[in-house]
Amino acid sequence: MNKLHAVTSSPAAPLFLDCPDCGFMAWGRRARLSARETRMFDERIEHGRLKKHHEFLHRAGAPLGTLYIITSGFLKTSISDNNGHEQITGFSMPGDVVGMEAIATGKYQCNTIAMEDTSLCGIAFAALEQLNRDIPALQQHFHQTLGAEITRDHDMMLVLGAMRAEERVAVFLLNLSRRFAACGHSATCFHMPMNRQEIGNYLGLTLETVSRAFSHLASSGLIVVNNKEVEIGNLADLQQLVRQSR
Amino acid sequence: MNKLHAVTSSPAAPLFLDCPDCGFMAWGRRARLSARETRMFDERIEHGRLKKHHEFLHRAGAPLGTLYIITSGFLKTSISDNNGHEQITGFSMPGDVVGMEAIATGKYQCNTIAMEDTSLCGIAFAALEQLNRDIPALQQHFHQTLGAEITRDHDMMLVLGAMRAEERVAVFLLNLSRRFAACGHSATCFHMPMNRQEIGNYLGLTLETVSRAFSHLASSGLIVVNNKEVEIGNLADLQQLVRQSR
DNA sequence: CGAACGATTGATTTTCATCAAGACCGGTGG
DNA sequence: CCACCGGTCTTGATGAAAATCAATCGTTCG
Repeated sequence: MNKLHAVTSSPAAPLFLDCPDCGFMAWGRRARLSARETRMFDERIEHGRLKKHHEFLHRAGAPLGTLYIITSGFLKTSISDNNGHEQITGFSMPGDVVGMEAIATGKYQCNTIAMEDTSLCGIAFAALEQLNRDIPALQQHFHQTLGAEITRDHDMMLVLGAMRAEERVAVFLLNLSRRFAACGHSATCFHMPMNRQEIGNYLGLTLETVSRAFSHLASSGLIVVNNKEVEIGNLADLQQLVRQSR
Repeated sequence: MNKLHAVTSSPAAPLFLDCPDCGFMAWGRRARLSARETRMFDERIEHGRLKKHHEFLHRAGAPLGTLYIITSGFLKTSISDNNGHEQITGFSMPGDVVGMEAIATGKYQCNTIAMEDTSLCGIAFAALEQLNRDIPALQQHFHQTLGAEITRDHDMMLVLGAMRAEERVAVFLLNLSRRFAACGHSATCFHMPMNRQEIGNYLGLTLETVSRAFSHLASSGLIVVNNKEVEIGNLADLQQLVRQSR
């Protein structure tokens, strides 16, 4: 781990800590395990996987071996239909678990690519299943994580099925904002690692429409945009825009 | 169970069988459990829940108690945004497990309503979690079922984000076709329990656009439609239409 | 039968995609 | 240093797809 992390780690270091900001350790913490269970879980974590910008974490069709959680960096995940059209199904950022869609068949359905240099921690899926059997609290937490993915996808169906362009972009920004805040960054001022093309693909829009939506939100005074840097003037106003439109 | 089932049940009746077409028993079969495990699982199934047309199976916000599987009938599941707009996230038919999106928070995120008289079997989620710990094969099967839901939602994101109206309707028909076939009905000739409004809502279209898409597919000779009755002339042709358009 | 609802079809408007041109930005090399 | 180049972003003009508005036709059900 020769990478500087923006988030500072606790000075009281737990056992087995060779990864100062380990995402899976933090994930395990949230499961409220006992000290012994925590040790069992932490022992199985593989730390320090690194993916450089543009590298694949996995490709569709590859067998599921390890679930990953992001420590730092950004990933995009996409599926492709039979003729090669790609649809981005999600962007992943620090704290997100990656690869759950492979559980159904044991093979990844998606391509997952690093959008910048990204560090990850992993846990073998078979080991996690074993731990889930031995540690009910972990099992529940894992089910919650799976369920959260389903909830997120349903929310996205609402965005794609019922919202117009500007609302979609607003929801996208609010979503990024919430997640940046959750991992210790500013909720109102951040850097988007994806380009307009990728945002448009994700939201079911063209890149031009995304650009226009940004411009219009900016001219309405709701945001300030400069390429990939965004500042949200007022979160409530942006939420209001999504709300009132229907 | 005072309802006639279209699917005929096996004459060799297993133990505990007070539900001739029990969906959960069939689901458990697919997990390839031992005889003893099968018994443990089947014992926990609650048979014979009935919901009449238009009745709620559950509402958003209610606590998750029981996961259900459909024996006969049809359900629709929808979420609503903060101003009351409803988005249908799925239609459920015999063999489908219902309620998985509640696992994340312990509360249902969705409203689920019977689209016709529907019979279900249930299993308490807490009991299923316990069984998953004791029976690895069941745990795997459950994870697969959860993962399949995620895969399905991602596929739907591709439909909503990248396809035009007629393609969406074609995908919808092909999807119904496959699932009807999977539960023993005709793949090419079936009754759709949902109306145009509901199809449109699900596909991110207006009811008029759905109606026009049906009419156009019919005039192209690909299908025959009469209200809710559909006949697909040739599955491959319909698939071709989806494929070539991009 | 008539009212109510769903489906279809047509006319018009809106939204977004497409096509096209120019601006901006960072990097490279003369 | 500055000109040039490739890529991304923005902005404008135009066209296509779907939404909206509206009328009609069938069915079903009191």
